[in-house]
Amino acid sequence: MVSESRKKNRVTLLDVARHASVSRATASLVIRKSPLVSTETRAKVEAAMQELGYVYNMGAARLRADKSLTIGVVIPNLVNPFFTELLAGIETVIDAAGMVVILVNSGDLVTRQETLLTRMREHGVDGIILCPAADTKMSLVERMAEWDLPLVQVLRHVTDDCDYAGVDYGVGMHQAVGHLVELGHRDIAFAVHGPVHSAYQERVDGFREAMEARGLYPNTIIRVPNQMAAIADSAELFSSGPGRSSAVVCFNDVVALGLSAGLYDLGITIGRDFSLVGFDDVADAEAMRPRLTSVATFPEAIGEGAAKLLLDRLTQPDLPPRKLVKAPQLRIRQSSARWSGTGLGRVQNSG
Amino acid sequence: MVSESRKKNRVTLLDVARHASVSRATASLVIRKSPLVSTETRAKVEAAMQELGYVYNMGAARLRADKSLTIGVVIPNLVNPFFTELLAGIETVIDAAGMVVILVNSGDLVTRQETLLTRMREHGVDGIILCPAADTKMSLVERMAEWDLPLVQVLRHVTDDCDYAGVDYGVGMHQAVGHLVELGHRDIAFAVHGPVHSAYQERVDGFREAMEARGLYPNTIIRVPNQMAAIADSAELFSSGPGRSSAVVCFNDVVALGLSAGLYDLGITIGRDFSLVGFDDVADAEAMRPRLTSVATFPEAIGEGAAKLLLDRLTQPDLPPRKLVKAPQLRIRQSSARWSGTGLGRVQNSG
DNA sequence: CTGAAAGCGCTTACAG
DNA sequence: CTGAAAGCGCTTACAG
Repeated sequence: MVSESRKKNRVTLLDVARHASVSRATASLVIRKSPLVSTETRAKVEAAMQELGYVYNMGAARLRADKSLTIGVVIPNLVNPFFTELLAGIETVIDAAGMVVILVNSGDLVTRQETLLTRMREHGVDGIILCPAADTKMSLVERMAEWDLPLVQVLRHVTDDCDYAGVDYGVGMHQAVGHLVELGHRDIAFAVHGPVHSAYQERVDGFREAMEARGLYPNTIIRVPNQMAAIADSAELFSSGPGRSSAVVCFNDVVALGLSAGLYDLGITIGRDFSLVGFDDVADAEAMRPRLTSVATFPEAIGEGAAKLLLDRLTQPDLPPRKLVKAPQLRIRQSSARWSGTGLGRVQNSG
Repeated sequence: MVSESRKKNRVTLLDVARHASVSRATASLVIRKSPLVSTETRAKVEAAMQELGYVYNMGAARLRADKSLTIGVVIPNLVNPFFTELLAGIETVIDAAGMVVILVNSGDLVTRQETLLTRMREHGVDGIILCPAADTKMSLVERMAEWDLPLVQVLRHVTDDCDYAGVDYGVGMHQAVGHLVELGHRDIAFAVHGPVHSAYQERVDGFREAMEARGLYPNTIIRVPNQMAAIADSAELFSSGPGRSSAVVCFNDVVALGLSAGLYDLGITIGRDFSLVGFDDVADAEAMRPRLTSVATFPEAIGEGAAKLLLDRLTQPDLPPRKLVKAPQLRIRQSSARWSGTGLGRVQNSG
């Protein structure tokens, strides 16, 4: 058995202490870099650790000290590049703090989320960064508070009584709509998809408000499928019919990519016949042709912010709940163009 | 202090045992679902756990039993969608086994990788899935063996004396080159980028062999930058000059996306004037226009395979080293077309 | 099937 | 600055 052999030749702090002719307590102080130890003693102990091949046993330390240098990250979806960048930001900050992240994927399912949160608790994480699955109840967060488990919500929120790092979607929608209106568009649609949660609601509300503020009809909100290929197939919803639009704001860049492909298949030239504005500004926005105009939401920075909120709360549990709501920034590229005033000249492309 | 309050009202197994009027050992058996406990006793204990709000302390169990139900995953890069899909596969299998993954990002730096591996060891992970950073020495893996830390290499390998889950890049290159040759291409370039490691080498060797096997010149291997925008700018390397190619095989889909954009900017129509074959077949391949012909490498399946190898090794440490080398599959779409025999008709697009 | 005891490897007061 | 002792919450033999 691996565990047996590993246990057999495990060298403990006591071994190190004996080898250095000091007490175990002293050796422990050396490890934790306490200033109470003389340079000489420290050197002796460190030499002993080296010679014996000592490995710090964080599990034992955790049991005694009740901290694990471990934080849990619960994300609803791993394959969306947006979440990946978020994760990268979290990982950077947590890692720099000498801690480690346990990552789990809720699949946007509250029941799975429940299981996973319990699991993290049993694993003794010091805190949790949660992007709540759709339909997460406020009570979930309250329960975590009862558990004394520090929590920060990221990207989505279900309560104000808990730290939150996210995006000001309303501002982003104003930027997107404002840009298109300046270009002369008036019939602007909003292409949405995915589960409904606070970020979804805020984008929809933001779009409506932005349209109303400009005296435009705010209800051309159209749901598209979730899979890339299916989104492409739904492009016709925007380019035909009576209330045809000349521009569409997309829920995120995944939708924008899909619609871009679909409009191409319909023979519609984006950035000339039709305007498209994405949301999030993931790496692909710059790589598309025509390049995608998109509202940058800086997921990596948000991840960093969330991690910092959590680190702060770990040291100062009694801080009032804080919000870090980042203002997005419009990146104007090629997919949005001045309203041509003409109809959509359509030529069927090889779909 | 959070930890104090958490400690204060922590209910332990002993509390549960008392409340259920059994011994601590019996309560422990119930938790671990031992069949040695009568249904009646089990129900009594479970009721007690429920009433008291007992939370299993995995840290304590780990200390005693020397297993942590935790595995470490070391990845060189989080933002490449390829690695994200790999991670998703790993997470699925590990999660289904009731375990949890600790994720770290080496940034493809051996020194950081070293630090992180030590950290995971201190955290007491049961095993590690490692995609070795470029320039990782074989000795690293040997050292892990001395640590008695079960390891599986994924995607890249530095030794045969250790489990490995990856891709048969050679076969993939034969598929890509073969496909282009069938379409009549003879001047085929290979666009590479990124750090050099086993997977890099295997792709390069695979390309060379595939070309040589068909009597073609195998050395048009061109390095492009790593950033998407810079890749696009380098497209001219392939489309001009004396040894001009009519088709290019890409190191991965990131390169393919970049070149696709760059060729567009040069006014070259892919799938007509020029053929492009990607590698990996990430989600974007299907979303591009023209759709990208690509060699699918199934990163999610590889992640699952790697996790299963590790799980097996945990239970059977004495198994000989195993290899899981998955055959890729060519997905023919629109970016590859019959050789036109004409030059590249070029019209400058709005770059 | 159950109970009493020892121990996993560390940290934490508490004396000195 | 150092040492001896207790304890974190569990699991593991070992008797019964």
